[in-house]
Amino acid sequence: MEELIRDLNPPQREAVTAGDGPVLVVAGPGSGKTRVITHRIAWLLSRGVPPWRIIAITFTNKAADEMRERVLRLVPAGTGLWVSTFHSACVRILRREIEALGYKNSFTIYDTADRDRLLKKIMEEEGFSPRDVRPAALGRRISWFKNRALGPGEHLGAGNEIDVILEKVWPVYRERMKTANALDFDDLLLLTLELFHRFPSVKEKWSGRFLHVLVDEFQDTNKIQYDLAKNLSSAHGNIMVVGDPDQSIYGFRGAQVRNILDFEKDFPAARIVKLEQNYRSTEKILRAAGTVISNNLARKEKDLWTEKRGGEPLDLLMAPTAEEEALRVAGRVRSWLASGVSPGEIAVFYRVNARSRLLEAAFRAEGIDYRVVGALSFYQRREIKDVLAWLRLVVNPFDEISFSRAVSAPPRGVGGKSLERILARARSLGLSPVDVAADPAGIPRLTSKAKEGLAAMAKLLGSLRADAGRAPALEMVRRALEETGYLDWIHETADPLEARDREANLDELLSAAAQVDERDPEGGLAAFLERVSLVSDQDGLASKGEVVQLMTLHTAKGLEFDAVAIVGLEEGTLPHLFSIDSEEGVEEERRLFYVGVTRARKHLLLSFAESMMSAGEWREMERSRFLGEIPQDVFNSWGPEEEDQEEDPEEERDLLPPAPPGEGPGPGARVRHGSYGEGVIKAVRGDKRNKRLVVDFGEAGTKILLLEFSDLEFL
DNA sequence: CCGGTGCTAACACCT
DNA sequence: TTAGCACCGG
Repeated sequence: MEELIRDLNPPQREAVTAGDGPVLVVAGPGSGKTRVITHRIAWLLSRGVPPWRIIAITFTNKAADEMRERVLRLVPAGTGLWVSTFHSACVRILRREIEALGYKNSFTIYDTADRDRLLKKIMEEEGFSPRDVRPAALGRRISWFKNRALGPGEHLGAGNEIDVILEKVWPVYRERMKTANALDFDDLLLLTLELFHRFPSVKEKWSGRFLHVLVDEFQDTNKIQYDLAKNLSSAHGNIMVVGDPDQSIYGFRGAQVRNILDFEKDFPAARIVKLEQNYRSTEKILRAAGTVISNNLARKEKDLWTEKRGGEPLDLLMAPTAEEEALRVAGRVRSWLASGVSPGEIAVFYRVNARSRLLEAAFRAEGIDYRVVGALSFYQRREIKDVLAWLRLVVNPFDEISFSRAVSAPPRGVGGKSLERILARARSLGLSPVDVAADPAGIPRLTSKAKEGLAAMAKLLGSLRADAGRAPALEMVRRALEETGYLDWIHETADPLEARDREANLDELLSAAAQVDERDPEGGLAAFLERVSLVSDQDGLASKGEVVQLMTLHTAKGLEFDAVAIVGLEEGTLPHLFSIDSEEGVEEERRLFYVGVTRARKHLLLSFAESMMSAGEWREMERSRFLGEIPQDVFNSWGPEEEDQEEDPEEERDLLPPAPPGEGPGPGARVRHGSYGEGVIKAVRGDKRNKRLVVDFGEAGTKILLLEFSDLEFL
């Protein structure tokens, strides 16, 4: 027991060895908060608390896995611990309890894309055009309300077009989700909470089971999650929450820093421990972070300090365009590598996913191996979603969205119209779409090909279902691939290159299944689908060795690297345009920047571009206000001021299209294009770098070309 | 009904 | 640049 606390500083030790009752740990970046949680769990175990009576909530599955490992290293007898995200914990509870709420425990988890597909269908049925309001916008709005514990009818939809549509669509969405025996991400939390509220005995059962509740990243919990944590600890009040108000970056998901204040109110007896010594970053990095964050008015003062004096100066980089910025950053990464920083210890952060494309191109050009963490996930790919649809149907034949997908992957002569008739019939008979497909005779106006196809589909699903309980996940995925004819279909339709690409992805899916089998031999298909539904951006697939990592600032939360580059420090990017007009919004952006900066141990590079291409237009950018908030003496040079004057006119001229003589190529001028041949300019639109030419190329048609990239020869 | 083609609009952050 | 959609021919 002694060695558990030997290497801890006094406040860490206080938190780890705290007695029963509520504890709030306010932990600055790099102050050893993960250490505190793992040692706390180990401490509890060593004092005889059975592992299955401890639940620790983390932000991602990856963090959960790591935490479990670290605890087991300290106390090997820790099997049975619950370490998971809120979402995973809720799924585990719901699998056992959800029947009380009228769902079947074989429920499917819908991701955002599934949700939006269903919403689109409902909108069409209700006579709304998915063009006026995008289904995804509705979906986000529903999620927005749910994350704030508001239901249909409870929202204040005065005049807002989305909310008017929502009024009609949301109730139907609820019904349909229930019919499909499906839950969206928000439902996982909400229904668990509903369960606790409506069935006190269930709540007592679970809160009685867990003697200790620990919540990491508490500053990013929303009201629902806070209520869940409170409910889970209601029997004994042994709850420890760990967080840092300055790192709260999920306001858009309903996260409220207020939870930290409420915690002190809800638990007046709470012990409060502050961790202020930073073990991660150099003094320069820490000072930059500290002065930036001190510009937030809505915060509690906190003094982070470190014993690491000095450190390397921060690096500031300015580039005329975002492309150029990416290239220069890649170049800087190359010199980090050359100076001995290992690739896995280097990361590049950006505010918006779109920025990763430029970086990827630059890294490829530089020949540096990299990995994009998160972003358009593997599981969003078409072939993956198709196969998963089959597998989800095996477990839950009521899942309409998966049925709609599987029925035409591969196609079997059933299109939109027939599909609607099948689903309608299923709903009216209270059967699953798969049941209806098994007996296609009852469905009007089907071709014989469609009937055969449907019967075969139902038969195959039945046979897969018979094995689903006992076969390993790997075998189920392989059977789905082969017996549905999916693999063959890919090779018949797609061009060979694309087919190979897709098959490679499917191979990865097979390895993912094998991995689940290995971790959880009893779990089978159900465990696989669950894991797949709840992967987070940080989780990724099997990590591809030691390479440079690219990710958003949000994904960077909780990670640390020797060398960090943060790109896109422009007004409108960071802080983002959508946040710029409210003080609250800007403060959250500032925290996001703070999170990014504090990920770095030794080297920090900050960069921005003076212009970028977005939505097909060049936009001039200004450097982010946050840069101006950093004390100048932490930089190796505060160059941009002078550079602005010397370099700018030069660079600007290089980038602008050559000034045309006189009024330049105007309407009527003849031009030649590499592939379209000769043509005549019909009109000129836009100005400066956004100047576009409308050119009639005769047989090749009329094209609109951005002058800068048009490569035209003027005749 | 299926699948390819060409047009249009848009483009946070995440479980 | 791309994703998603309407449209059209087989």
